[in-house]
Amino acid sequence: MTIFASSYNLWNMENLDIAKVFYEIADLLEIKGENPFRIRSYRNAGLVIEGLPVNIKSIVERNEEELEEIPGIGESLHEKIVEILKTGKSHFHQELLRELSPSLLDLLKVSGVGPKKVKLFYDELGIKSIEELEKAATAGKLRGLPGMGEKSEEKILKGIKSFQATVGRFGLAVGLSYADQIVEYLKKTPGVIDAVPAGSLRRWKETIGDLDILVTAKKASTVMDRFVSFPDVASVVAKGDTKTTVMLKNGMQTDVRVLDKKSFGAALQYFTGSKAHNVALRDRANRMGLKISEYGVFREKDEKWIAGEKEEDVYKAVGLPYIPPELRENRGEIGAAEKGKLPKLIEVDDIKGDLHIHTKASDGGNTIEVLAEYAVKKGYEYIAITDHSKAVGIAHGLNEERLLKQIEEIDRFNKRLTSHGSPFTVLKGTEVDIKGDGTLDHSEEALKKLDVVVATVHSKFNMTEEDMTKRIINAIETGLVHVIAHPTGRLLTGREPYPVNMEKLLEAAKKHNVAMEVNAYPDRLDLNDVHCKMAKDMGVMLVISTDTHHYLQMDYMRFGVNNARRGWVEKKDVLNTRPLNELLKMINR
DNA sequence: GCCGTTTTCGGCCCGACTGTTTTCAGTCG
Repeated sequence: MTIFASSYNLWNMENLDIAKVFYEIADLLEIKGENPFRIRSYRNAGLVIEGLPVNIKSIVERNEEELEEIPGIGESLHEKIVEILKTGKSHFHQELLRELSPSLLDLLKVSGVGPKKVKLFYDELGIKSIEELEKAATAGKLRGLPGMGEKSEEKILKGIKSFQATVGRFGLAVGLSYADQIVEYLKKTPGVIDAVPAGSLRRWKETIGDLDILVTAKKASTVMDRFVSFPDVASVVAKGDTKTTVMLKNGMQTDVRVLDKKSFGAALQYFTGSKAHNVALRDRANRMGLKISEYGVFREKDEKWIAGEKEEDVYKAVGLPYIPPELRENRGEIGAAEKGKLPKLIEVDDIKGDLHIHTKASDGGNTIEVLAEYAVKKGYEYIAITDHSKAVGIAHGLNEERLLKQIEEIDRFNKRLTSHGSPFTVLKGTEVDIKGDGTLDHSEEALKKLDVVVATVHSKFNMTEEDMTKRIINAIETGLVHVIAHPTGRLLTGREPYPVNMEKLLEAAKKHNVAMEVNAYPDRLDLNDVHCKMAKDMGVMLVISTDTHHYLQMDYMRFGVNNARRGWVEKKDVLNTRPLNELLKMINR
C-alpha cells in the first residue's frame, strides 16, 4: 500500500513508518515459526495504522492512552508505537533483524517463497539473499531439500526474474508522496520562485525510476544547500549549482535542477519526456529549421532564442497545440496534435460517482453511512456498494442471505436520505466472483435484485490464456454482469497479470454492453494505459473505480483518471461521468 | 499479541492450489 502528501495526503509518514516496522516484525516472526496469531496481531496492527485517517503522532501527543482505543492495538503495541515515535526504531524489531538478517525479508518478496521456505533455505543452505537463492536454484541445489523438486526450483527462478523486473522502480503513489514533500520543502527556501516535479511522475506513469524536480530561484546555491539537508536524504551523489543528485533513504534517486525563469518551460518539457516523445519533437523542430534543448527553442541559422519560458511556447514554436504530459509517449500524439485531433482528456471533476466500494460486511473498513458521507463530501451523486461474494472466503465474502440483508439495509438507508432531502443515492451492487468455469458466485435471482454487478476473477490465476479468456467471456455472456473489474489481475508490486486475450475480451464486452473497469488502486491501475486506449478505440465503455476498502481511498480516483488519460480516454468514454439516471439507463439494457 | 468476557484465559475467518507426497505442507489470497 501507498502514500502521498499535500492534496493527496491520505497517509503520513509516521503511520507508514510504524506500519512498516510491524509488517517486518510479522515477517521475521513468521520466518522464526512463532505463534501465527501473534504474527497476525502485528500484521493487523500495521494495516490498521496504515489506514488510520489521523496522524498517529498527533494522538500520542494529545494522550497516548488513546492508542489502545484503536482496534488491534493493545498494551504491547502501544508501547512499541511510542518507542518508534520517540527513538525512530523498535528495539524488538532491531533484535530480530540482528538475529536473522534484513536481506531475508527480500526473499519473501519472491513469488512462491514464503516464511517456511526462507527458513528451510537459510537453515539448510545458509541462503540469506535473493542472489544466493538464484545461485542455488540455478545450480540445482534446492531440489534435494524436503518438499522441493525440480518444478519448485523452476518456479522460484521465475519468481526471482519477475521480482528483479520491478526492482529499481517505485510505485507512482510513493513517488508522488516524496515529490510533494520535497517540492513543499524546497518552496520554503528563501528566494525560490517555483518548484515542480517533472519526469515520468508528471506523465503519471504507473511506476517511476527516479524523481526530477525543477526549481526557479534567485540563488541556486541556497536551494541546493537546503535540498541536501532534506531529512530523507541518505547520501549526496553530486552537488552543483545547476544540478544536484541525492539518494533517498528508500533508494530513490532524486535530481533537483535550478533553472533560469527564461528557460523554465523548455526545461519542463525536456525533463518531462518521454524520451521517445522528445526525440520525435526535436526531429520535427529540425525539419522546421529549429533546435529544441532544455534551454529553449532556437533558430538553427543564427542560434537565436525564440521560445522557452512556458511549456506551451515550446509546442507553439513547432506549430503544435499543447500536448498534456500523459500523452507524451510517442504513441501518435504529435500526429494527432498536428491535425488538431488531440483527445479532450477526462478530468477528475468529471467523475460523478464510484462503482466499486467495499464495506465492513466483507473486507472493507467502514459502514455504508461513513462511505456515503465521504462520497457526498467529494461531490459525488452516487456510489455502488460492491462487497465480495462467498467464494472469496478470506475477504469474508457475502453469501446470498447476507447479500439480501445488505440490499434491505441500502434500501432503508436510501429512504432515509430521501426523507432528509438528499439527492445522493447508494446503489446496490456486488463484486461477484467469476468461478473457474466462468459461472458467477451468486444466483441469477440475487444478481437481478442489484443495480450494479461487478464481476471479478480472484482465483486460479494460472489458467492458459485460452481458458482464462473463455472464463471471463462466459461471465460476460451471462447477461448479468455490468462491469468486469481489474480485468488482468495484476499487482504492480509483484503479481504479473494473468494471461488473457484482451482483444477478444473487449469484443465480447462491446457485444454484450459490458463495461471494463479502470481500477484506480495505485497498485493495480488495471486496465493499464494501453488497454484503456484499446477499449476506447473499440468503443467499449469504461468505468473508473477505486476499489475502496477504507473511505479515504476514494481519493485514489485521481490515479485511475490519470491512468485513463494516458490511454487517451475522454469524459464520454466513461460511464461514471454520467448522472445517475443516465448511468442506470446505460447499464440496464 | 489482542480481545472479550460466560473476566484473566482460550480463541483468533479459511479454501484452493501446487508440488510434493502417498496423505500433506507451504503459499496465496
